[in-house]
Order: sequence, then structure tokens, then C-alpha cells
Amino acid sequence: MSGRFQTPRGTEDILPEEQPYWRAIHDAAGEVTRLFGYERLDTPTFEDAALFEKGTGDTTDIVEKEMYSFQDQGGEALSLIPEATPAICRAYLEHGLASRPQPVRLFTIARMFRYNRPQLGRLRQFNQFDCEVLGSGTALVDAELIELHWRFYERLGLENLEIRLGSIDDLEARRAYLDRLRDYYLPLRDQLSEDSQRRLDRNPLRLLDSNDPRDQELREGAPTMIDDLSPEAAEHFEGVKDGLTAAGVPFVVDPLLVRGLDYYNRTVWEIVPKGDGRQQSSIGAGGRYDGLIETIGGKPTPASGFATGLERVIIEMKRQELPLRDAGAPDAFVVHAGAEGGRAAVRAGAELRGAGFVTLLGESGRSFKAQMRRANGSGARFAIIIGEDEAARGVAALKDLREQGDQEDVPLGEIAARLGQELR
RNA sequence: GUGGGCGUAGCGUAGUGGUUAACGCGUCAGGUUGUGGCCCUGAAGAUCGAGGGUUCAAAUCCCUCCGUCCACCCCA
Repeated sequence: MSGRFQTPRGTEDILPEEQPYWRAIHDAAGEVTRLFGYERLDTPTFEDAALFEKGTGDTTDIVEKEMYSFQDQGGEALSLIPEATPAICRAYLEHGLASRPQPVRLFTIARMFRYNRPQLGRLRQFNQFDCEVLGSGTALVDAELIELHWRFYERLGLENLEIRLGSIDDLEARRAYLDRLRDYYLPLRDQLSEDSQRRLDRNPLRLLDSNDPRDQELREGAPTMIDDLSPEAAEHFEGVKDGLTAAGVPFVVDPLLVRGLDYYNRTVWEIVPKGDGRQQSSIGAGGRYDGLIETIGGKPTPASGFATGLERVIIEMKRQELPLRDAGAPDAFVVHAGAEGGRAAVRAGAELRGAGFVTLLGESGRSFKAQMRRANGSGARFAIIIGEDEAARGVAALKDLREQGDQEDVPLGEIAARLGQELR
């Protein structure tokens, strides 16, 4: 089958049978944001490339090697959005949302693009549900976001998830910590795995979540950030934990939680399925980013938010075999034959749909047997049969497909009323 | 971006050098007069991911590319 076109690498079609998952996700997101009072804000699919270079950070992998960037015919440097947060912040500044009552609670559901090597749960084009609260630095806002995040999965019916919560302090304190961490590891360099020796220079935090046994042993004596937070960050962290406890949301403090974007400060969290060893298992993650808005040209504005990867959520929904609302079988399937029967079938269809009944028509030219098979396969409750004979008599034969046998003639024009009685 | 596994009809699989590539599900058509589910019969559907090479002979061996999955990396 090649030679034929196929979806570009790392992209996928969403076929009809996949749609119930997406419907469930949109319903759950809509419901949970409504309950928490979040408003939807949608941004463009592409933005000024510099927004992410500044916002996300031009030393991050996302910006350095994963952005789809291009120049348009007018010479503008643009990027397909790799994440929503800087775009939401841009919109917040551009439209003066800072002048509305603070904080502003927003959400979006959008496609994101990152050029990386595809894997299960890692696509080049993927969808995220994203919530942000701008204009508040309180711990309770973080707790609220984590709770909302949690309730979203809860509403979908997902179980066996775990919130991992951590704090990475503020920038200055984090730099000091990184120095301490490096000081600890430097003399031990030779004992580290090859990967970790490289990490020591590039991203020392990564040493802490290495899977290599050698690294894990050395980790025992390493300083941890969470036990040595600045007083302000420590108090904030306590506030987040208090808020979650009050909300009845379970969490585990993870001192090794080092994942996430560079702009995060203080609160960070991720939600993962318990006992899943895969690398792409985190289905959602978030954190506070008090410095980002200033970085992209706004006044210093505290903010916090999270994103959840919807394809990853669906992987987990399938794994947990969640029951989905089925799309709904048709109410009626109209079987017909002959020119006059065809016209009557179209009229019957219009009448039925006008009355709110989901109605499918059989294929003209196909045998009754074929059409009846299709009617049965469609799951329709009733078959409405209009052949030459019925059409001539101005009636349709109504047949309940749940039972054997019985069918009766109903005058054309009274079909919808009759179905109404049968289906209430 | 690095390393590795895999790639046979729409889907799931069998076949690992030798006649027209097999099976299940699905699709289509039939099983006497215009009627479904079960059953039966038949048909369509595959340049065996693509291109090149080795060989008398390749789905099967080799190379390249594409796709997918796993690890690394990154992250949702």
C-alpha cells in the first residue's frame, strides 16, 4: 500500500470509532471547567517564533530542536505552537486581560506540534487540554489547578492515578541548589553511568531520576531541593499541600520531580498511572510560572497552569477499558424499492428527522434482503419498508427489529407520530 | 537526533528461498416469488511497506528508504 499517501510521520487520523473517546474528553473538560469557573480562550495554531524562544526558552529542547518553524511569504518568522502557555500569556497581555478582575481563569483545547521521534504517546501533532490561572501567586490557586486537573480524570472514570507533587523553589534558590548538587556529584563523576556523566554538564537535575543502578546508589547522599527550600517557597509548598488535603485530593510528594519546562518555579506536579514503567506515562503536568509573563514583555505577573496530553489520556482510557457512551443507534432504517418507493422513503426520512428521529435510508437498487441486513446491522430499532406495493397504497410497513415477525402497515405521513408512540 | 524490534487483503494472523500467497473477522452477492439476526454457498479484495541487489528461483537472504513500536533523549 505504499505509493499511496499516508499521514505524515507522527500524525494520525481519528477514525469514527475513536470519536467516542474524544467526545468523552470534551464533555469532561467542558464540565469540569464550568464547575470551576474557567473560561475558554483559543489562540492561533501558529505564533511569532520569538514568543516561544523567549517564553519557553531558547535553550530548551522544545525550542532548540523540536519546533516547526518557518517563514511565510511575507518573511514573518512563525512557529506552529509547541505548547499553549506562552500563547495564552500573549493573549492575556494583548487583550488587556490583566485589567480584568484577577486572577483570570482560562482553558483551551488545541493541537500542539513538536518535531521529535514518535513513540506511543509521543506524536508530532498532538492535542492538549490546558488550564491557566493568571494574576495570582497564592498557593491555593496551585491547589485549585491540581484539583481541577484531578477531577478531570476522575470525571472520565480513570482510576489508579497518582499526583506527584514537588517544589523547585524560585530561580535564585534553585541556582544555588544546582551548584550544591554539582559540587556533590563532581568528585563522583567516574562512578556515574556514561549517560549521567553527560547529564552532569547539561542538566544535573536529571541525575536524580536516572534508571541506572549506579546512579541510584549515588543519589542516596545527594542533596534534595525539597528539604531545603527558601522560607517563602517552603511556606507556599505547605499551602499547596494544605489546599489539596482540604479538597480531599490525594498526592505524594516527590522530591525527585524534575521534569517540566524551564520556566516553572515553586509548585510543580505531574499525574501518572500507577505502576506504569513506560517513559511516556505522564498524562498531564503543570506548575507555577511566575516569571514567564514578564519574560515575554508584560509586567511581573504570577501565574500557574497545567496541560494534559489527550492522546495519552486516551491510551490510559483504553488500558482501563472505560465504558463509553455509544454513539447511539438509529431509530429507524428505511428499506425501499422502486422509483415511487424511493421518493416515499425520502419523504419519510424528512418527516422522521423533522420529528427528531435518527433515520438512515437503504441503498436504492439493493435487494430487500441486503437492506434488511444493513438495517439489522445498524442497530436501528425499526425498519420502515416501502416497496412498490406500499408506495402504491400510500403506506409503509413498520417492523420492530427487536422481535421476530410482526409488522404492520402505517399510512405515509403518520410514521413519525407512530414512532413517537412506540419510542415515547 | 542515537541504538534496536517489527511491517503479509479494511482488521487480526499463517506461511522464512521453489507451482495460481493461506485462514478468521469484515465487505459484496446468493440460498426460488419483495424481509434482518443464526447457518450455508460463492465472489471481490494483497504489485507480501517502497526501491535496489543476490539467486535458475525471493514474502522468505542482503542494502537503502519510509512507517511503527521499544530504549536513550525530551515531554503531554
